[in-house]
Amino acid sequence: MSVEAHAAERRRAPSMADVAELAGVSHQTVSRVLNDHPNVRPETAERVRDAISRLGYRRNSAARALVTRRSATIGVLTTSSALYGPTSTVVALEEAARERGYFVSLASVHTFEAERLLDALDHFMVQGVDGIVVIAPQDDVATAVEGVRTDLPVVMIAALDDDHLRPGTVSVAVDQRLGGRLVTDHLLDLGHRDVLHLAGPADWFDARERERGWSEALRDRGVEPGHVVRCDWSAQAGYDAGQRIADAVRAGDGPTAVFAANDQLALGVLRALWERGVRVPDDVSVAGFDDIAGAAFFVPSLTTVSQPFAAVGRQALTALTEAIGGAAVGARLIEPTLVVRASTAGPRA
Amino acid sequence: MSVEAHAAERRRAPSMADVAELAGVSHQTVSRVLNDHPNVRPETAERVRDAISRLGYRRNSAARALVTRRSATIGVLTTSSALYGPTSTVVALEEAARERGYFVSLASVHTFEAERLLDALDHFMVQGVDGIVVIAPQDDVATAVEGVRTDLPVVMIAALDDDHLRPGTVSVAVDQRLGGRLVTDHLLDLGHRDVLHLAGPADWFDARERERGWSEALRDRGVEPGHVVRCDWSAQAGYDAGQRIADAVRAGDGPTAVFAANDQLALGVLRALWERGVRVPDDVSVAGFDDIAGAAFFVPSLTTVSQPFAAVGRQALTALTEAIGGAAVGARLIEPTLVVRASTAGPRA
DNA sequence: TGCTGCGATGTTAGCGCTAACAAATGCAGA
DNA sequence: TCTGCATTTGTTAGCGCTAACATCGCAGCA
Repeated sequence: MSVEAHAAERRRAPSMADVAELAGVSHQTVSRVLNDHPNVRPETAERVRDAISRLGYRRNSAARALVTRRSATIGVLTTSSALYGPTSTVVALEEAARERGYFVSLASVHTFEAERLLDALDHFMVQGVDGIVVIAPQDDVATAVEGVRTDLPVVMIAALDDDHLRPGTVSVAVDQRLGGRLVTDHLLDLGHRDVLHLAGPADWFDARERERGWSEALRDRGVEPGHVVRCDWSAQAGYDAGQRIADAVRAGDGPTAVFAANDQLALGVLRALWERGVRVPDDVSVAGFDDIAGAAFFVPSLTTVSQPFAAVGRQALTALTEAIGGAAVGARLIEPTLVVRASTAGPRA
Repeated sequence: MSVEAHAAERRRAPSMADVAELAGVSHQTVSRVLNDHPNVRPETAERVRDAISRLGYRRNSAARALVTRRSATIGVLTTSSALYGPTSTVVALEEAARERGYFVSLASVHTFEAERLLDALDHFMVQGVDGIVVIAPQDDVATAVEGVRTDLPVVMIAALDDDHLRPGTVSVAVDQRLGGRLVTDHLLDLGHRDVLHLAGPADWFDARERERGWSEALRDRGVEPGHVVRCDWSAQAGYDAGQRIADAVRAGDGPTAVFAANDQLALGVLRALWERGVRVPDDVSVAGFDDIAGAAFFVPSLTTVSQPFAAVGRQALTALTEAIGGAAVGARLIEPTLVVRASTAGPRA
């Protein structure tokens, strides 16, 4: 054997046949040991396992995928922003997936144009993923995903509202509406009646659900919700709205409490109020949503809603594996919790 | 053909042979078209492409990986926290990878025990990734990764210092030391001489480099750096340190400026100073590092350092593809930029 | 003793693709 | 006309694995 051939031989990862030879069995027996087939004599299995560790053998997953038609990989589609929710969800999904022996393939999209989305999904299909989890916070994502003809099981992480909850769609989400209610009930309990809502973008499920939670909670107490201030998710938008709120409060006709649809908005509001000398929570209460890192150290520390992302990840994976297995699954909602801090208090007498 | 067989036939994804049959060529010609081989008659290629789109054919990547021994997948190993830097890096990597036709497989670890890390790397090896990018902010990660015997190319995203910059290690990072210098020079330019540094954990590369940038900048101006206050990355730690700083400042022997190793720490400091009535930047200047979302809306808005994550992602992918191709590559450093806001000003006369 | 049944193991085929080689075709130049 | 060579296309052989079937040995029983 030439030196090159020998080097090539050494470089080559050991195959099942190599293991079989060393263990003195057939490659099929090695396969059986690896797949926990029942009918293998314990001492044979032992010999095989020994050979495996001696050779440092690793099963070739491409070959396995080729013949089993399953890749043990799930695709996770997310937004390319560093937004708190999606990011935390990705991490949670990865953990849940690995626990169950799945690999996670990631794809992200900047913009939610249908085309980019299709690219990403196509990417997954080419890769041969067994299922897809879409972190789909917006209408057009959900619509585009629903519109893609695919035999693959898809789980959407989205607080789908009735319009989008078509049969066949599997969704997992934090109960954003409940979160909105928790905040609003908290403010109502404190005695507020004029609770302004800074809503997120209207095409985001979470934004709509939080808003709905807010309005339902108010109506349940006989308070007619006012109009909402529509924002994007940025602190800048919160700041802009906060300036107007500050002016109104100082003019004596502002709300006594503000429920911002996320913590960034709340941060902007706090900043604007501070700039104009409106005190929180003395003059106006402010609450947020997400409980991002640092929210406890805002000035004042922020009352907000904490979301159980780990649970979302696990539930999504459960739903997906069930779907892969062919079982029918419906929507799952997971409850968030209210975190009361110093930015909310009773209205001035 | 039975109904079942027919159904099975229909469910079965079209293969290269199906395309070949429809186009009236051999499967090899289809392969050639797909792989852009030069010697295919344009009209033949046209016919093949037509058949491909008619059938909705997608190449089976498991079969391809099996025969080419390349999976077109890279593994990205990261921490499971929602820390700003790692998160942003993952997204940037994914984009850079997709641009180049790579899939990204994600694995995350909670703790940096060598064992967990090996699990994750093993996960990648079993999957047959072509290369690995490790977001390795800590010594033990880097050490553990270096210790793993693998033929796979590995790129570390870490500001490796001399101890870890062994030959063979490919690293890509934001120049954290430069970032530290930028902040410190900025404070020195404003007239500060007593700049306290709240350092990150000592086993984090970024923390050490930021600290070194700080001390070097001071020494370059003939100022002997004082001791640093060692913290973790949390706002809580910044708050704790901030209380002591506030007391010192009020007692008249505090620093005139504080350089916090990240924005969370800075947030905690701002909060503590505010609580104790120490004004920023009037009584003391505060600067952070990261430029996280909302930093511009802290009270006061935070002077900090912004990191070019997209560039990191691209550079890392370039380094990795070069390494996969067998080319030697060294360390690459990318320059961050200073963002001056309202939390820094000249010291009181 | 010979047969049956079953657990343990081996043998064979083929998943869908690419690499290597083989064959056919076309065209220039002698 | 034929040779020689480049271009285009086809054929064959695996990649490493699992599923399906084949085989073997041995206990249990008539």
